[in-house]
Amino acid sequence: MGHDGPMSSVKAKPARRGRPPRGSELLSRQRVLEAALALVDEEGLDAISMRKLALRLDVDPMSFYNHVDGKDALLDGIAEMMLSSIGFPETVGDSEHKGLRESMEVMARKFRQAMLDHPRAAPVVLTRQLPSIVALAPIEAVIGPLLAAGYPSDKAVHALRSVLAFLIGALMREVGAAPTFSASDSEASRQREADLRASGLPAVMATAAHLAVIDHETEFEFGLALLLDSLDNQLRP
Amino acid sequence: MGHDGPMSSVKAKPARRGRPPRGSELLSRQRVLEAALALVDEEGLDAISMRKLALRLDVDPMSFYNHVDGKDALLDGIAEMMLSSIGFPETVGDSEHKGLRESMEVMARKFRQAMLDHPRAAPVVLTRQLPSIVALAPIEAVIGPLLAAGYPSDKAVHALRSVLAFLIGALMREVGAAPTFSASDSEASRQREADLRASGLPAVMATAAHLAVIDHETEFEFGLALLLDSLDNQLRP
DNA sequence: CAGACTAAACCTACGTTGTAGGAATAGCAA
DNA sequence: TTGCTATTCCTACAACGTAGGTTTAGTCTG
Repeated sequence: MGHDGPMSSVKAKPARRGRPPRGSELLSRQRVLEAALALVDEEGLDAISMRKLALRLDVDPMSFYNHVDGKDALLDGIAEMMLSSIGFPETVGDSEHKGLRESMEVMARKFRQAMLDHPRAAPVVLTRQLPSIVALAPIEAVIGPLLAAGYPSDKAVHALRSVLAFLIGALMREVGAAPTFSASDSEASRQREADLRASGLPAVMATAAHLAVIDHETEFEFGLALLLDSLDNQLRP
Repeated sequence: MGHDGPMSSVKAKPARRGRPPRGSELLSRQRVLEAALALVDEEGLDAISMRKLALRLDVDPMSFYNHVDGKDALLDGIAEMMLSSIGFPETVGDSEHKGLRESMEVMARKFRQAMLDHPRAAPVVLTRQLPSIVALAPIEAVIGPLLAAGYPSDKAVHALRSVLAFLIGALMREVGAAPTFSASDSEASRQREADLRASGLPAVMATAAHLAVIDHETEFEFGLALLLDSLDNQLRP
């Protein structure tokens, strides 16, 4: 096998160049997106850069412009990936077995779980306006049950958007929150409670003990229940 | 006087240097933040940079590190500014005259209006986790009425956070949406409706006409009403 | 009123970033 | 063979945030 290898012991670039051999498949849209998501998971959204991604894949930074249109498109791709990982019910029939409430709860929880699987990447999904076809799956999964439950088209769309707004906001808060804030870190939350009590605002002081702690899961379920209660009630007025 | 000026006719830097004369007040935290907000309003969040801001203020990029801690702190400052521009009721007494519902509506609409006044800067407020004292004003404005209406502390905090989540999500969607999408642009929405009808998803197709258009104001009021209806109902079960 | 100190401006320079524009190399089509 | 195309790497650039230093004017202290 020639004489090229042995002395480059430390870090020399292999100087690989030109079209890769047959089935090597060094890069591909899939591989690039997966690596990017992994990088975001590990280092956070701010830390991601084309160059770091290149380093991780042992590839030139410019190489994945063959597979992705640029940094923004790469983020779009990540969002698409995460959304399509949710796995909504494909057949319409599914939603007829469960009631409106259960269908909505299932979809909301699946959505939440998908975001929590990649908390640092979640803002990409939650922030972006996605007109892509992928984004239609969750829409169908929500509107279907609403129509089946008897909602007229216009109200169903309003309801969809209200639930969507809640999901986006709740998850933005959850994934953005300092992990220390979430639970049981008694030192931090004790400090926070003290700050609240010193605020001088009466209602804040009265509820300081609860404001100082967040259990995201029960908050999520509480808000979701509020919305679903109203939706149920609207059906028989 | 002197001989420094006349030939630098085009773009020569004035080479102003050293501490500025007495009341010049070239820069100040206020001025910097206001200019930054104006810049964001005009060019968008992505386009903003310390250097462009410096250019606009005719100042060296490094100069406002005397007034602001860095780019991130500058964005924090913008968020703080926008929040404090809302003007929540200061006296507790106010909230006793109105009912729970009206108090919440007033606060929600004020919040929304503040975001719509600077749509391109709004994400800064909506995204950031703000432990600052400024952020307590809106919290007080919501929790006060809840307690007054008879909510126990824990439920009041849950309710607060549900409403907050909805506000954040709804406004993220609104300010992020393409302006063309919003209303009356019949060409774009007709195209969009056609796309939806071609999606193959039954519920999406059935509601395509409504999905193709958004009236953000009525969506906002609809979702808010859903939440408030539930909150009202919880008081007498 | 002199000397030291501080505040607020500017200047220089560094490392990083996204990506435009090519050059090289390997497979495929004619 | 002679091209053509796809995929990689290389070079280079303009723009970014900001660390570190310099300059000057006002302010404080003796």
